[in-house]
Amino acid sequence: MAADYIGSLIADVGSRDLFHDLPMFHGVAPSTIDKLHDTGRPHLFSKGQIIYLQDDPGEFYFLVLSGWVKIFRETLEGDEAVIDVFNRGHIFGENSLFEDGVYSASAMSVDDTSVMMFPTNALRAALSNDGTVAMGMLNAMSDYRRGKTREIESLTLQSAAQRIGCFILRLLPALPEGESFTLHLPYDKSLIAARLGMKSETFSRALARLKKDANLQVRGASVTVPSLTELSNYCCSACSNEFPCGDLKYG
Amino acid sequence: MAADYIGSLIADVGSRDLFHDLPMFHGVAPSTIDKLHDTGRPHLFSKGQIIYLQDDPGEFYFLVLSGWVKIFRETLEGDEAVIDVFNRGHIFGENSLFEDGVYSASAMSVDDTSVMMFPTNALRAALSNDGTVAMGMLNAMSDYRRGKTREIESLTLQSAAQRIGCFILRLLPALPEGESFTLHLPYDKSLIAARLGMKSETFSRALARLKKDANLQVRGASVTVPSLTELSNYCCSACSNEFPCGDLKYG
DNA sequence: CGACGTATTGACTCGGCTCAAAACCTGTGG
DNA sequence: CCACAGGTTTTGAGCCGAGTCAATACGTCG
Repeated sequence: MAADYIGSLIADVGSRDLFHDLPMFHGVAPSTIDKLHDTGRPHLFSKGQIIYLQDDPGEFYFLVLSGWVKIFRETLEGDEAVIDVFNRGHIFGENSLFEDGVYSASAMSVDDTSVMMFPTNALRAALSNDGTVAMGMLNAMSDYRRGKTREIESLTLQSAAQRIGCFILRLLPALPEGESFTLHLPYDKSLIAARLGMKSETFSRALARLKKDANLQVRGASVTVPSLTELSNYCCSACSNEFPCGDLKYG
Repeated sequence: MAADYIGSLIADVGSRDLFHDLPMFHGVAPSTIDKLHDTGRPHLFSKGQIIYLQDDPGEFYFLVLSGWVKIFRETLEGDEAVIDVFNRGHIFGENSLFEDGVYSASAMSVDDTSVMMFPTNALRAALSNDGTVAMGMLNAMSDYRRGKTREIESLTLQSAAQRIGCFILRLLPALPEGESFTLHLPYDKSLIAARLGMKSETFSRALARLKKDANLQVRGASVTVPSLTELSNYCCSACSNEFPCGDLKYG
């Protein structure tokens, strides 16, 4: 199909490098990584397409090259919980390997998105042949696990405004003290809201509160943080991580 | 010390069997497991003792033989988030292996508790020598990860009463339809409340609501579920797992 | 310019938290 | 056996944060 053709032209730009840089391949021989990369093929998803559904057999895992993908779960009543939001350089779907071979959540592109898709089987084989792959995956999964633990904590302990503050803090680069910084929110506010476990109305109001209480400046999707200290004071008092908590980024 | 002596007498009852049955050792050669088990020694913690603190170097991991241990994180303001509560047959602390060698949360005995403690180093060595160990840990961590994902979902999507209902459902054995069942809450209500991310007052009121809305009978710590269907209808509508969701127990 | 999707605002409700007091256990010592 | 002390759980009253529903504003793309 046309999308696939275009995909093959533009999608795999830098794919190999991204693949090599994946945390889960840290410590794995480049030749092994290359072989795995060769099992992949590019694919395009247009905005709003379902990539896979919860409980589908996990035949592929995906590397995002451009665009955004949300990982979510849906209840009988139609509410959804957004588990992750991934962009360029992140993989998803690989954990179906361990979950009885099915995806434990659904994936949808929230923007026109190009990915590389890899058969899970090849990864499964590499996993049993090469101990470094297993170690890499263990480390990666452990990081992920720690991130989720932190999220549970913030859901129970932090207010909506504080969660947004943390989200913003993690988007910031390392900064010299006293420096102000302007950033662009990475995706729709309504999606950020869902990612942080709140409604968009609440997000909107909580952001307004951050303006007052932590001196944030907001215009549209661009946010200026005049004082990093002030923001982290506001957020991190209700968190068990001392400030530069950004070792694991929110997706 | 006396505690250690008593520990050596009574604590390691069945320890070897429990150790062999750990999910993370599924698929590992019995001889390997035995060798790892031999690195351990018993230890007693009295109620309320700190076993380790967040950010301590992760020198040991622990197998619970009796009693209860809570894993938690604390904020600057003194609030705490309870991450896990473990009893006989569960291990904890092993993931410090992957988290820069430090514990990512604190552990405290919430009852007089006997454990076996094992040096992390031995496990680290086994991990790099034996691929099946790595695979076992991957599977175990993946299960854990899935459980945490579900918890995030319930924190955002379910009411307090529904979360309690799910907690109870997971304590139930597989039951023939229409059977009623009485169980004993495994630990203090206030701890269950914390584990589920709510205050004990809220827990108390939410349990009262479950009595009305799902026909639960509660007397002290014993809970009778007359109709499993009724309870799961009440809880699972706000959850993306269809009912027998208990494949991963709440700790 | 108009139209559509996204974001904000307003008014209201409700669930869960806070603080404080009462009730309930459980174990201890008289 | 009773009284009492300590902890845990429950109940009550009031508050506040977040959700709901509906209306309005904003942005951007045709």
